[in-house]
This record gives sequence, C-alpha cells and structure tokens, in this order.
Amino acid sequence: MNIGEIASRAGVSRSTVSYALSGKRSVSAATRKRIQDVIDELGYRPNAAARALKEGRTRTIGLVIPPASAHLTHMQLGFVASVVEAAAHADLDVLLSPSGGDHDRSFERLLSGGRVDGVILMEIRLEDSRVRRLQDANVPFVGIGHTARAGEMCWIDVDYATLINQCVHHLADLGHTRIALLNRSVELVAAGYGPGHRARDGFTAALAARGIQGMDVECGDDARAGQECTAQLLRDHPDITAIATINEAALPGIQRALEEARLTVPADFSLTGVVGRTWAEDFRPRLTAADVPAQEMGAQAMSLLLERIADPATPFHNIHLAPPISLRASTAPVRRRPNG
Amino acid sequence: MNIGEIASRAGVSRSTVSYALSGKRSVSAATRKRIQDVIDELGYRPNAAARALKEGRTRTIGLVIPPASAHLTHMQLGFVASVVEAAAHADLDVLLSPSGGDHDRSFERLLSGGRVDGVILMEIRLEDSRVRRLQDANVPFVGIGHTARAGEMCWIDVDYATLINQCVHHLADLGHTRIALLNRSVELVAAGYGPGHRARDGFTAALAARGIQGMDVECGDDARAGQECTAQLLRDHPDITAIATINEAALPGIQRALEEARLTVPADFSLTGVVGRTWAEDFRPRLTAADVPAQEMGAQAMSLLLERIADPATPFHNIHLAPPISLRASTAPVRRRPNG
DNA sequence: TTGTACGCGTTATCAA
DNA sequence: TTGATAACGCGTACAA
Repeated sequence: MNIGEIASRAGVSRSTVSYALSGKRSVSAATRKRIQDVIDELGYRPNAAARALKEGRTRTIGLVIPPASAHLTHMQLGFVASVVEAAAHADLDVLLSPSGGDHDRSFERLLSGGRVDGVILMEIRLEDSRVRRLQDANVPFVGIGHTARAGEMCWIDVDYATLINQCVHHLADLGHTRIALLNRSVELVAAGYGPGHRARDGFTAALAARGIQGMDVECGDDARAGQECTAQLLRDHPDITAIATINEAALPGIQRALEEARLTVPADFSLTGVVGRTWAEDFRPRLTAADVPAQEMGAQAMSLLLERIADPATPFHNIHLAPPISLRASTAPVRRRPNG
Repeated sequence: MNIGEIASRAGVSRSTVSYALSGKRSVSAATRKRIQDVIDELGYRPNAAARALKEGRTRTIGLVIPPASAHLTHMQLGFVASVVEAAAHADLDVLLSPSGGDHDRSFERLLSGGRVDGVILMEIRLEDSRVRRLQDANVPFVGIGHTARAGEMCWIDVDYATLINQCVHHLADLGHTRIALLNRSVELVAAGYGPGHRARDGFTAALAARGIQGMDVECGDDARAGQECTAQLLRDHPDITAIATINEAALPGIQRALEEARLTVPADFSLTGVVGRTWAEDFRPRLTAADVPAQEMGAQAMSLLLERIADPATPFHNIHLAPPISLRASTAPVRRRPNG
C-alpha cells in the first residue's frame, strides 16, 4: 500500500497524489476527491521512513528520561505526560530513551541515527556528559533542568534555591527555629543533581539570613526511606519543628514517621517544600508548598524545542520558574513541644 | 555523514562498509579495521530512515498508553518502565502513543505509517476498537490486558477475578462477613475496563461461595477519591470490617479515612487487594495483597511481541497471571466492633 | 570486493 | 493551471 498504488487506483500519477496530500500544488477538486476516496478506502498513510529520508526530518522528538524509570516521581511523570501530550498536539511522535550512563546505546541512536528532530532532556546533572554529546551531534535540545553553566543550553527549570529559601522564610515567620531540609537521595546529590544542590544552597542561605539552625538530610526517593529518615531525624534532633522537602516520593513516609512520633501536622509540626501541584492538593493535610506546574513545563519545553528545531540559531532561552508558595494546611505557628 | 562518506574515506565501496558493519559477508580484517577507524573517528551511525526504508522494519515498537497519562498508576508506570527497559535491552526504540478515543492521530500514525514493527497496547477495554484497528492494519501486537474475546489476540494480563476471589476467601477465612470491593473509577468500569469487571465477577462469586455479604463500590483513581469513598462506605455500612481493592491510587486515601474513623489496620479493619509489588511493600502496614509483578510483565509482553514480529503466524499466547497473595500485615481475624 | 537496483515519498522540471 | 517524469535521499543485498 504505497503512493503508487493509490495513484494507479485513482488513475493519476504518483506526484499528483503527493501534491493532493501536501497542497503544495493545486489539484482540481474532482481529482483531489477521487484520490481522497481511494486513500480513505484503503486507509493509506505515507510511509514515515521514506518521508523522513526525503525530507530530512522525522517528525519525532526524543524524550530522555532517567534510567531507573521505575522510580519516576509524580512530578517527573507529569513532565513525561505533558511532553507526550504537547507532542501529540503538534502531530509529533515521542521516542522514549532511558538514559543515564555515558555508554547508552539508545541515547546514541537518538543522536547519530537521525531518528529525531530534537530532544528533551530530563534529570540533568550539574555536569552532564549528555549535554555535550547533544551539542556535538548538533541536535536541537531543551533541558528540563540545567547544568552548572546555565548559558550553554536552552532549558526550563524550577528555581529550587529561591523556593526552598522562601519556604524557610515562611517557616521562620511562623516562629520555627529548628528546621530540616529533606533532600533527594545521597546518590543523586553526589552525582551532581542540580535541584539537590540548589535546594541546599537556598536552604543554608535562608538559615543564615534568619539566624536560625537547620540540618540538611539526604533521603531515598521512596516512602520507606522517607519514614526512616524522618524517624532518624526526630531521634537525633528532637527539637526540630518543621521540615521542608523537595523529595515528593518521601512525603507519605515523612507523614507516617510524624504520626508514629505522635506529631500532628500542622499543630505540632510544619511540613512544606517543593512538590507537584496535584500531589500537594491530594496530600492530607493539604500541603503548603511551592506547586511545580509540571503540566505547563512540559508544554513549554516542547514549544522551546519546536522553536529551536525551526531555527537552530535561536538564542538559548532559560526559563527559571519560581511558582508562588500556596498556603494550604500543613504549616502553622510553632508550638513549644513537651520536651522542647 | 553517510555510508558513502565513510566508504570514500576508507577507500572502499559503500557495500563493503555495509557488509563490514552487518557481517553478512566476510570482509578482510585489514579492511574492516580501516573502516571501523573511520567510523569511530566520525561517529557515524546508519541513518535510521534509510535503513527502515530498505529493510522494511523500523527497529521501533509502539507503546500505547492511556490518554490521561497524568493519572497513570504506579502499576501502569511499572509496565511502561519495564517495557522501555526490555526494549532498550533488545536495541529497540519505543514510540509512545497516548491513545484512547477512536480518532487518535498518533495511534493512526503508528498503524499505517509503518513507524513501528509492533505495538504493545495498555489499558484495554472489553470492547476495544483499537484491537480491531491493529488487526486490520496487520500490525503485530500484544496486549497488557485483553478484550472480551480472549482468543482474538496475544496478551498478558492479571487474573483479577481469581485474585479478588482469593482475597475474599482469605478475608472470609479470617471471619470477615461484611466486605467491600473498592473498584476503579465509575468511568473506567462503565467504559468496559476489563479488570474492573473481572474483579467484580470474582468478588460476587466468592461472596456467593462463602455466603457472606459485600458491596461493590467504584472509586476515582486518586487518594482524595479513595478517602471520600471509604468515608462514605463506612458511613453507609458501619458493619464493614474489610476492604479488598484493585485501586492502587486510592490506597493512601482509604488509609486516611480509616484513621479518621479511628480504625486501626489490621486490628480493627483488614485491607487487601491486587496492587503492584513495590507499592504493597512500601505501604504501612505492609499490605497483604496479590503482588502484580509489573516489571516482569512488561518484559514478558516484550518477548511475546518479539516472537510475533519474528513470526506473525505464531498462535496467540495468552498469559493469565495469578500471583499468590503475599501475607503481610494488613489483614487479621475480624474483631467485633463496638457497634457491630 | 564492487557496481547497482531497489524501497517510497517528495519536488524540480518538463509537457500539455 | 494541472499532470507526468525522473532524480534524490541512504543503506542493503544481489549480480557481476
């Protein structure tokens, strides 16, 4: 079922069929209808490979996700979902590539096989070899997240430093003077995961500004780790009255540990941080937090990418989102605890 | 940077380069090394479109996921992750297609554009027009889930009927006589979502077998809905002592509602069902449940698909998984409640 | 080991 | 203005 088949059945030449489909030459209404009827009848669609070969573009974009994709957070999942949706909207297909290591076959295929017109890169490290590879391969790309050298690429990111900073100020305003930052996993932070580092920076800066004490704890990206870390934290520092976190997946565990310690949120203990919007609203009590608009970010990343694909000389746009902190029900003025 | 470039730089013909790469003809060691050196130096990779055009296969498989991809459950996410991983392992790329409605452009592109060698279809309904479309388009495919006519396609699925049946028997053995099934969302069940229907069938069958009473409740796929449904359920049927569920996303909400009702799991109330393994283990108390091995299922679906692609005449394999119920800490003998 | 036809859609060029 | 012809993109595999 190729264009020749359609042409002969419609009694026209192959090019006429092509022109009728693309509209790059006018075709008489009668002929066009005849062609369209045959196409509808046979369910013909141009072969993607042949078209890509000729046009030099694939109408496909690559989405590079973290390798341990089983552990995608809700926020990351929100990115994936919104990117896929935005792509579908632009009639683009999305090729998924789980990548991380340097010698990644699937990632290399994306780059040098001409499989995609552009790439969206997730979970970027401060030093990320994939960025260099993409630059060298001359593939248009946009990061969700960015490297240490902000100017070297086009990206959209959450301003974790500012947001965690604001969280701490909010807690300090409520009278909290012992605050913990529950960060992402040790491995991730050690690997130079930007949000982890920037959250820490914002945290210490705010602590210094307010002259209060805090501790910074790395925590695995799951509920169990959240529970253990929080329990440990409460044991080691019983005077803590609030936690700020960027570790979405740990939240249910944090909550369980607080319950086990007979601490009610927000009466006895305040909880805030940076999490995806739906997550914050689904949580009980509803979470006072900076709501990351994962949905819009994916869509924005896609439009940045389309712009780059259309004109690779476009200057690098850098979008640093600092969504306002939504006051909900998980923070309250500090209350002196029995033993505090 | 195409094969001709490599050929001329290595001083051989294009076909020699091709043979050196594919190994389908022997090439002298010296020549092969010369070619490989040039390839390594320039980072050449065969153009995917040209290769697909000639070979008639794309080395890409399509993964059709539910459209409202923002609401993927952990289990579904596990499928996606494991499929992507299995594909990467087989050096295949994965094209993601969010589909659901009948007029889905991305889905249609998969079918008739020759973009993929095969398709893995998720979230199948009892009557699913996409199955017919795939059959008509003659695209090898494997379902994670299956339609009402089991024999018409190749699939791998969780035997919800049997598992929920076993859950009820387990609860009945513990003395529970008032049990609720917390199903997936009304919309999903109304749309003919198989697991919802089969879970209900297994539920009513087991109730009848044990001569006990139960109620079947549909519940939205999120924590909030879980909380509301459970609260409502406890209000309407205060004599309920156990819930079985296939609604993973509702679990945190179920738990919150139980807590609010001052019911401790498992002392006052038993909770069980069919959920992804990691989810069951992360839950507190650890969930007695049929652990769906989402990871292995994705990998198995992929190998079924590879088999079908290799030989489309392969008889349809149907794999109905009924993983044993793992006894953990969320079910216990019924305890007469104050008002019960 | 090399030359070359082929797969298929697109588009420049030529013809009517 | 519309239709037909042929070349092109690139890797593969048969014939030489």
